[in-house]
Amino acid sequence: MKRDYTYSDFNTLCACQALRKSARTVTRRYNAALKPVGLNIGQFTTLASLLRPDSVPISVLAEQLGMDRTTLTRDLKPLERRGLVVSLSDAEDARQRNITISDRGRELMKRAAPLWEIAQEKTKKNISDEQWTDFRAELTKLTH
Amino acid sequence: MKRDYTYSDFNTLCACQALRKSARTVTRRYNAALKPVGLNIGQFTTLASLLRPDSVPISVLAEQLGMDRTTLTRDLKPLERRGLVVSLSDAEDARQRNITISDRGRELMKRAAPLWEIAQEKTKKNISDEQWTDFRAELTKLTH
DNA sequence: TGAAGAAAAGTGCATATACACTTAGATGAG
DNA sequence: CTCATCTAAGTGTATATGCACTTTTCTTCA
Repeated sequence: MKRDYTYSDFNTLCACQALRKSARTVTRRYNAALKPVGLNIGQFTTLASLLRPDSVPISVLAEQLGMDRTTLTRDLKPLERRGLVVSLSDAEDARQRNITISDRGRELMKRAAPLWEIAQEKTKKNISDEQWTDFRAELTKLTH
Repeated sequence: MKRDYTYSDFNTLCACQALRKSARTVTRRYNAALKPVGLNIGQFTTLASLLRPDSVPISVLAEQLGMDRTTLTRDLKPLERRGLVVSLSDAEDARQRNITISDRGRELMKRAAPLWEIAQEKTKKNISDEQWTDFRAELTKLTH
């Protein structure tokens, strides 16, 4: 490599690029941590959001996860294939598909949780609870 | 919809999920803004980082953009196809591929910049410069 | 100088992301 | 009751993401 390519940084300027870059970096860390259970952080998050008493329609889940409904539909495929979630048509409205985490999914989450915790601690170790709260507030402002 | 599905929020707890969710939301906004020029924010960012005097090897560019090299290799494909960037083997090291933005790419960026600015302003409108600086600092801490 | 090792980049594979459009089912106005 | 409309979800298409592995080229050292 012949010279130093450091270039005046659009990374710092563009809010979107800053967020995306950080998200990618942090995602790699969580994915690596979760590797032993064969989950990535997206799948872990989806399963985590299903740890609730009732089943949830796809649209509602997508809304809560802040992703496009059609993305979630496809993200559910690998989880269904592995029997970690179950989807059933709603008895009263045949258009609606309700998603539930399976027993197998719950079991896997028990093994996954401590792995997640390691990545989470590594991520938040340089930041105080107060800073984290502030950070979350700014994040909300940026997305609204 | 039969009840209120608000569920105690892993979204708030998991740093990775918080980042990813925000990144997705903000990405959709920038993508919508850039639609008239047929770029998405990832492509816009790549082109922006090429607005420099010299060409750049793929690895260096990937490092600067904070993405996997193999991801960048593939992200360059649509840009090359449209003639917005050019890649040439390095004269001194045949392994190396140097990327340059084309004149056409520069032209397109001139049209894209004001569109980017709209999304950027919308994103940062609720946040002060000082808050943004703080936010950037926290972001760095989270990724390190 | 020739072979071992390093380094740059590409490929195979699996998954993620979302817009535009389609399909199937529910619902409400006349 | 029926048809127009709405709504929940799936599909087509294109791009993004990155790990594991491969290929090509360069470098180093014995």
